[in-house]
Amino acid sequence: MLRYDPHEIEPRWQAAWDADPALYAAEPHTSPKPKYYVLEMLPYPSGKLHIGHVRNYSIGDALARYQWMNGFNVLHPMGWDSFGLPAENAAIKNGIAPREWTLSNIAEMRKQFGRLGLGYDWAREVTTCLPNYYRWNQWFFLEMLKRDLAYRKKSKVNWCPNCNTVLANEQVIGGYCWRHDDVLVEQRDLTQWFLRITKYADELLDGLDAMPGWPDKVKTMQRNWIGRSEGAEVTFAVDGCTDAMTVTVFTTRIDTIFGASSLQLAPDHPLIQHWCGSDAALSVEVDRMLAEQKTARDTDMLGELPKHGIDTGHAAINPFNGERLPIWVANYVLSGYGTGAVMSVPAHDERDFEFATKYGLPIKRAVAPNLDTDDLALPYTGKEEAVLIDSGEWTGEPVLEALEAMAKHAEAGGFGKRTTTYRLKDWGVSRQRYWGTPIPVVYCDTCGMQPVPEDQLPVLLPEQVDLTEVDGSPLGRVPEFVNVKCPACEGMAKRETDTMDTFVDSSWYFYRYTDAHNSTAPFSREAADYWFPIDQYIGGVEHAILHLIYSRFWTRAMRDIGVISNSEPVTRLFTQGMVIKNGAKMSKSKGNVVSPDDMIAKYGADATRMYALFAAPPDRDLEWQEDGVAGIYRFLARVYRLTTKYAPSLHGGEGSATQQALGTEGQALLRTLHQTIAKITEDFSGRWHFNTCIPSIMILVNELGAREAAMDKGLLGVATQRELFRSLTLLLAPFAPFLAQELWAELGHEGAVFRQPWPLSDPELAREDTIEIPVQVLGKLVNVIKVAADVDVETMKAAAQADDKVVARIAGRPVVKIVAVPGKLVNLVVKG
RNA sequence: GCCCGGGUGGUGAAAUGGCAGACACAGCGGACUUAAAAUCCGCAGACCUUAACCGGUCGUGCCGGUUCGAGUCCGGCCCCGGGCACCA
Repeated sequence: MLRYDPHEIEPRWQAAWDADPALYAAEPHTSPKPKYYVLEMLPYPSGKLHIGHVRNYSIGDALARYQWMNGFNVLHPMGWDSFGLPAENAAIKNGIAPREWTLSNIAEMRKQFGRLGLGYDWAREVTTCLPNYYRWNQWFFLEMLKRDLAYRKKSKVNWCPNCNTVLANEQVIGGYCWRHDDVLVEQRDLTQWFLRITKYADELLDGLDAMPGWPDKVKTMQRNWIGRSEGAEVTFAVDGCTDAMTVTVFTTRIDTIFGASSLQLAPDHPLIQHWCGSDAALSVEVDRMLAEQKTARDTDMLGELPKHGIDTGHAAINPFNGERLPIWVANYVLSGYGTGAVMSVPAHDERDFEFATKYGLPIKRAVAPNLDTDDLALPYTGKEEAVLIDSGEWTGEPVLEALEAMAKHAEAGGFGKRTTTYRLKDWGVSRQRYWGTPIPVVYCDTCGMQPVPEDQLPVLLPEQVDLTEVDGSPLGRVPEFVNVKCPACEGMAKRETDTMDTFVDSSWYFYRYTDAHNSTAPFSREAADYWFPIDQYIGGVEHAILHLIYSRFWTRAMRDIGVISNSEPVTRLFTQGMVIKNGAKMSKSKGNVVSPDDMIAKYGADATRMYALFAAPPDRDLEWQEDGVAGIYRFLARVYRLTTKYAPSLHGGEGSATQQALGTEGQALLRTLHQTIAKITEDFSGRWHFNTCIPSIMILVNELGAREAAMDKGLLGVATQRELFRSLTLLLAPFAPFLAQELWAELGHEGAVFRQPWPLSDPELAREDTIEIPVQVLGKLVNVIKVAADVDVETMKAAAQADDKVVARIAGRPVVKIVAVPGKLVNLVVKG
């Protein structure tokens, strides 16, 4: 008898599949089949696959194979997010050029992908660090520049001292660098390139409402990140000021302006800084406050800072009633949000109330639930049911109407307007690093900033760059790169030496898969329109507000540039859970890292993949237990032993199982088979609970094993047995592709198993004749009785009441009610 | 503080208002074997009762509610994980 040996089976089929590039190839966009685009997030080519990758790709590969079997034209590509810092660090450490390091890692990882039996269309492979890809980053950048979606400005930016480069806001996690969770991010004033993602803030936010295929968690995170807040700006004149000095505040509650008792400005507000210039005492205190804010920000304690402030001695005039309001500096006002200045309304804002109480500032009511409320607990922040009080001509007006009317009034009077502010800021994309896409502009002393003409793309990254120095962009030290002719005047000019954030690469890579070899455009519109949007995208939740918001922005920008038709890139998003070990996230320092290579070496790729799907629902964290992988290995070995035992006698013949008289053994097995088919089919279309549909295959195999003696005696008949093993093999194909392929061949079939039609469940064969239903008395289980599957309610009730144990439990008490659910249960309600 | 998940045997988990613990891991017992491995068969929530069978009680983080019936629905808490947070 043959022994299951994945180390013989798997490399053999891997070699056969590698030799046939057409096997997993998507058909062109002219195919008559319905399309299905399934995609897993592309990896950074670190050189080694992580077990989390294995989980991610096992889910996607199972889905791709299932859809192939269902007759779809499947696009299932893979690529490499291959620019970025680790390549530079490796170069500094080991003296290998980033390009060599990256490309050899890619070669290594491609082998691992092959060993895992993942079915990708490698003809469409995308490698973001190669010129044929990044030239289109440059092309898009120039298109954005033309449309004012890319711009350059000097501003405060996040600086990671370890990466030696600027970071986008999305790459700062709680004050720390996303790559170094123990390195605090600094603020620096630098001139940088930005992409105008804020132009799409409303679209990106409102679009989420029309995305039922995305997890609520991700949508909520994006909503929070965009942070839209609708309100108004109101401009206050500074009292006694000759040069028409003003302060503009942002408020979401302009209706409470009659209750304002001061203005509070951030310590780094320009007006405060201006006054500091001539007021040494103020300057000292403001500097102290700034230092305090910085420390608090660095330790992520900004929210816990006790509120305090400084009276500047200046005052502003409330444009609604002419009142004189003192101007303070407050440590709870942030310069980065709104206008960096607020009107303080202690009666109707928690923070203002706390502040006013501390400094004895007046607390004036302007809003109440109704006009004659006397003892209102303050601060009162109600809105929906409230009306204005003590507010001049607005008194009595409902808050919701006043919000609009008062903003209009301010606008008409020229001292305010309705505005919306966002937490989202424009995306800073300049990086002071070597291993990224060169930003395609030059600076000329006479002509200023000039875009590189399109026919000169790509601006190639030079090789042989000294990466060891730490200050400034490495490209700045390559004279032959920096010094160029100005495209406008042909005079001497200098190239931009910063490179692009690597998140630019991943913002549109999935479009390139549709037309990966196009040398005249990023991709053809026909191909992109055919394949997009992506039907199913699978990846980790850690990209919820990085990649997943950038790529939604990029898609909209591409739509406006005119290269695609869709506004959203992804119809359904699935975020799989982490793989953990001993209850903790895997890390080298904890020494709990599971190596996919080790798992494959011990149990084979099929067992490793199948365990990743079996051990937990895919959206939850998965505790990796090696004994569990061994269990899956034993299961596959049992399938292999049983199937190969009978396979030689099952070759040929197409007789269907239903055409011959079935014994009870055969009938029972076919029933389980068709129930299993139904279960797996249903799970693929909805819940993706592979952790329950793989057990349904195990149950089928356990039943087959239990009837081995009957099969040995030939009691099942060849046709029935053929259908059983044939279908079992097909059901395994999405989960254990190597074994399924091997058994497919053993059963005497030609071709790729995952190109066979997915089996159909026959409801007649799946139907049970008799079922067991629980009988309860007062909701407590008393017995389980056997009845015909199609039994009617009256018969069920009668059978339940006739049962000995039930009679004993009732003990003569009157039955007042019988609840009978057909096919489910009987519950007898008795009195006393 | 606010918004999402989650809390069920020794472990991973299952159960979309209807038999709590499918399936698997680990464990225990048995068969096979000189022996071990592998394989196969069986037992397996806790407690009480019994020589054993039989039988019974309790049990899904806690407290209450709705229902003939609640792990599941509702209200109020506790704990764990994640996200956001002086956002005006």
